[in-house]
Amino acid sequence: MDEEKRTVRAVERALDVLLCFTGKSEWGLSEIAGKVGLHKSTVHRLLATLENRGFVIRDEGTEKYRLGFRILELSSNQSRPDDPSIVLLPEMERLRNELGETVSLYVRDRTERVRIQAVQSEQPIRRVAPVGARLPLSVGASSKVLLAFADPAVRAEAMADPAWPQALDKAAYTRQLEDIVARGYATSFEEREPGAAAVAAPIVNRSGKQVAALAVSGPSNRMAPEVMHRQAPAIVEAAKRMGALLG
Amino acid sequence: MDEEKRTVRAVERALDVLLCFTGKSEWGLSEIAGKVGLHKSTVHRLLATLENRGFVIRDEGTEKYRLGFRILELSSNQSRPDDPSIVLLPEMERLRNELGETVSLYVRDRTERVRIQAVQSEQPIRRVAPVGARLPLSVGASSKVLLAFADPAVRAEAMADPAWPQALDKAAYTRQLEDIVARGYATSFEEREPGAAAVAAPIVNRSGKQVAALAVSGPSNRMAPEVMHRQAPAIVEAAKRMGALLG
DNA sequence: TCCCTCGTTTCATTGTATGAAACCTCGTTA
DNA sequence: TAACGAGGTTTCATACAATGAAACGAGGGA
Repeated sequence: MDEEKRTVRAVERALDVLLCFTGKSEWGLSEIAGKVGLHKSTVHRLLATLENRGFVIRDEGTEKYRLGFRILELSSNQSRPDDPSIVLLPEMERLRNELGETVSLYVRDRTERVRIQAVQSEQPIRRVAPVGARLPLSVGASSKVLLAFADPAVRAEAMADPAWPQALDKAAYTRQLEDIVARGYATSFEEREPGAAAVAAPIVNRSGKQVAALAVSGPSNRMAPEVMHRQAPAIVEAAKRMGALLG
Repeated sequence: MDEEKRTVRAVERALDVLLCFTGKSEWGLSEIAGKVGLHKSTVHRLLATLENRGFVIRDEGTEKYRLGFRILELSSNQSRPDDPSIVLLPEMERLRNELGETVSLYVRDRTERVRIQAVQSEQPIRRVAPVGARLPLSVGASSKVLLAFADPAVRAEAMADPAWPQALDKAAYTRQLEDIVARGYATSFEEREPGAAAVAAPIVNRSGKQVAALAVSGPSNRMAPEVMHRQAPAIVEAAKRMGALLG
C-alpha cells in the first residue's frame, strides 16, 4: 500500500470537508470533525480557509456552515459550447415527448456514474432524476451499458473496486455484458431502485468512443420487460443520432 | 496587515487553482502555474490531489485539465427545500410572462453579487443571463438595491473594497442609494453593460432582512427610463410577494 | 537532428500544518 | 443564580509535510 504519495494532505482533508455537503447541506463544526475524523481545531482552520475563498459560508442565524456561491459559479461556467449536456438536450426532450418517460444522461467517473443531464417525464406518476446524482457503476441499465461498451481495462477496474457488490457473480455479469453488446442496449427491472425500470443505450462519438449512456426510466408497472424491448429501438436510434453530434 | 493567519496555505493555493476554471474550462499545468504564480511542481501536486478527489479530470486527448463531476454533484445537492432559487422560481416566471423580459435573482456574496437564478425572456432580442455569474457590487440596478437596503457596515465594506471603482463619487452614490430606499426600487441604463437596462427591487424576508434583489433586464431600446418606471410597481409587488415566502 | 516546451519525479530543507489544551460563549438544568 | 455542557475559538511547541530547485523524460516543431 505505498500508493500515491504525490498528493497534499491538507488539501485532501479540505476537499473531504467540502464533500460532506453532498446529501446534507448544513453542518456544524464538531459534526464535520466527527464525520471526517479530524480534530476540531484542524477542521476549524480548513473551514476558515474554505470560507475565505467563498466555497463555504456560515448561515447567519443557525451559525452553521453551508456551501458558498463559488460552487455555483464553477458549475455554471463548466459548460462549454460543445458540452454534451447542452448539445444533447434537444434530442433528449424529443425522446421524452415520444415515450413520455424521464430521460437521463450518464457518464462514467472512475468507478461510479454521474447523471449529468435529465429531462423529466410529465406524467403524474414519474421517475424523478436529479442532475448531479452519483450512482454505483454496477447495477442499473445505464451502469451495464457504460461497462459493456467500455475498454476491458475500465471494466476490470470497476469490478475490482472495493465498492463492487461481492454478491454479484462476475462470470454471469460478464456474460450479461456480452449480451448487451450484441443487442445494443440494456434493461433493468427494479434492479437498483424498487419500483423503477429502465432501458439504456450507449452514446458513441464520431471517433467510435463511448462517451455517455442514454437512459429512459419510469415506474416498473408502466415499463414491463416487453414494453422496454418495444421502446428500445427508438432509444438506440436516439443515442446514435446524439453520438453523431459529438467530436 | 497582520490579517488572518488562521488559514491553511496549501488549501488556499489549491482553491486558487480550482478558481482558474471560471471563465476558461481547459488549462495546461504550466499555464495554471503561471496564472496563480506557483511552481510547476507545486501545482502538479495540487492538481493530483484535486484529481484524486474528482474535482478535476484530465481530458483524454488534449491531456489538459478541466473540472470534474464533483462540482456538479455539490452544486446540485446544494439546493434545500427552502432554497430561494427554487421557491421563488414560479413567481419569477410569472413576472417574466407579465413583462416579457429576463428576470434575475441576485444575492450579495461579500463585496460582489452572484446571479443565483434567472428566467429568460422569450423575445427574439433578449437579455441572456447565465446563472452563477459573479458581478461587481457597484454598478447596475441590482447592485444599488443590494447596497441600499443593506446594513451600513456592509455598504461601507463594499465601498472600501479595492475593487470599488475609484471614479465613482461616493457622496453622490450614497445620495443615490438614499433615493432608492425612498422610492423602493433602482434602475440602471447602460450602466454596466452597453445596450442593457434594468429595474431592481429588494426581496425582504418576514424578519425584515434583505436576502436578495429581484431584477428585470432587457435591451435598452425596449427599456427607456419612462418604461422602467412604469414597470417598477409590478416588480416591487412581485418582490414583496417573494419576501413573504421566505423565513 | 536539435531544440524548446510541457509534464513528471526526486530530494534536502524549512516553514507550516498539526492537535492538545486552554479558553470563550452561549443555552440548559438544577 | 450558579453550575454545567456543548459548541466554537485561540494559542503554542513540535514534528513532519509541503515546498521549489533541479534534473529528468517525452513529444513535437523547426
